[in-house]
Amino acid sequence: MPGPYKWRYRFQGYVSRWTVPREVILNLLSQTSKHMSAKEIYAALYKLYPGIGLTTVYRTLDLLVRMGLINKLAFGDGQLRYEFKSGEKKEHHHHLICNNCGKIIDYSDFIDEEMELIKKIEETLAKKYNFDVKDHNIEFYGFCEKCK
Amino acid sequence: MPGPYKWRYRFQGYVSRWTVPREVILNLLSQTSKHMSAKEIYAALYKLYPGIGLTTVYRTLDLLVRMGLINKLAFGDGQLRYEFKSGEKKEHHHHLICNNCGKIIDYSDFIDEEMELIKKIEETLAKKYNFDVKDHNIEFYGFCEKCK
DNA sequence: ATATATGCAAAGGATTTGCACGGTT
DNA sequence: AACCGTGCAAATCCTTTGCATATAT
Repeated sequence: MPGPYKWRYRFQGYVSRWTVPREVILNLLSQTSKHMSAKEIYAALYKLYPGIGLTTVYRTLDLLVRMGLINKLAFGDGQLRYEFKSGEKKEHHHHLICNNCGKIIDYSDFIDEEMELIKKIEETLAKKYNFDVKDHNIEFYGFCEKCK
Repeated sequence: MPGPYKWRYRFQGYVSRWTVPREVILNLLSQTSKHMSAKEIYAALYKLYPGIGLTTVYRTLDLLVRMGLINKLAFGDGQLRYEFKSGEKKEHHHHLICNNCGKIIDYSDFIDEEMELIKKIEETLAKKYNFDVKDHNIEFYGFCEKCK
C-alpha cells in the first residue's frame, strides 16, 4: 500500500514517487546527528507510523543513498548505518574506532585543513578515474582509553 | 585439535599460543594485496590445510585485529574484509566507492601529502581523546564512470 | 492497463556461540 | 588438573527477495 504521496520525479530512468515513508525517513535522519541503523530507524518510526515495515526502511535507505541524500556508513559492527548528508561544514565529522572494543568516537577537529587537501585529491581522482566524488570519510583506528 | 605451535606469549591477560592456523592466516594476508573476506581466506587455505575450519578463520582474524597486525575493512558489501598492516608507505592506499554499484577503486596518489596532515591530526586526537592511533582509512564516495 | 510502492513471510548469507575434544604445560 | 585452541553444528542477526496487494496515472 503505497499510500498518498506528494510529488513525482524522474530518477534513474523511471518515475519515482515521493511517498510518506520516504519523507518521514529522510526527516528523521535530517533531525538527528546519530548514525542510525535500519532497525533503529524502524523502531523510531514505528511509534508514529505503526504500519511501516522494516523492508520499506531498507528499500528507502537504499534509494536515498542512490539519490545522494544520505550516506551509508559501514563501521564493521554488524549493521549498516546511515547519516543525513548536510551541506553544512560545521556538522562534518569523522571517526576514531577502537580495534578492540569497537567503540566509536566522533571528532570534528581539523575540518578546514582537511577540506583543503580533500578538495585537491577529489579533483585529481575525478579526472584520473572518471569518478564523480560526492563525499568522503576518514577513520582512525587504534585503541581507546580503556583498551590500550 | 589445536595442533603444534611454535611459541606462546602474554596477550590481554592470558597466555596465548602462536599456532599453525594463526601463522598461515597471517602469512596469507601478508602476501597478498587483496582485501580478503573470511570465506575467501578459508577457501584459499583449505587447499593446503583441509582440516581448517571457517570458525577458526573468524576467530583468528578477530585476534589478529586486536593484536594490531591486520586491519578490518568494512566496505558495506555484506562482508568484512581484512588486510595485512604493512609498515611500508608505498603500499598504503585508499578507496573510491561507488554509491550505486558498490565498485571499489584503490588509489595511492597523494599519500605523502596525506601523511603530513594525518600525522598532525593523529597527534592531537591522541592527546584529546587519550586514543592510541594505529592506522587510518580514507574513503571517497560518489558515482563511478558507469553509474554517474 | 501500466507502473511503482508497500508489507509480510521466507530466503539468503555472514558471523557468532555452545560444546566436546585435543594438545600443552 | 588447568588452560587454551579447534572444528562442527546450531543459532543468531542483518539484509534481500518473492509475491500479492494497493495506489496513482
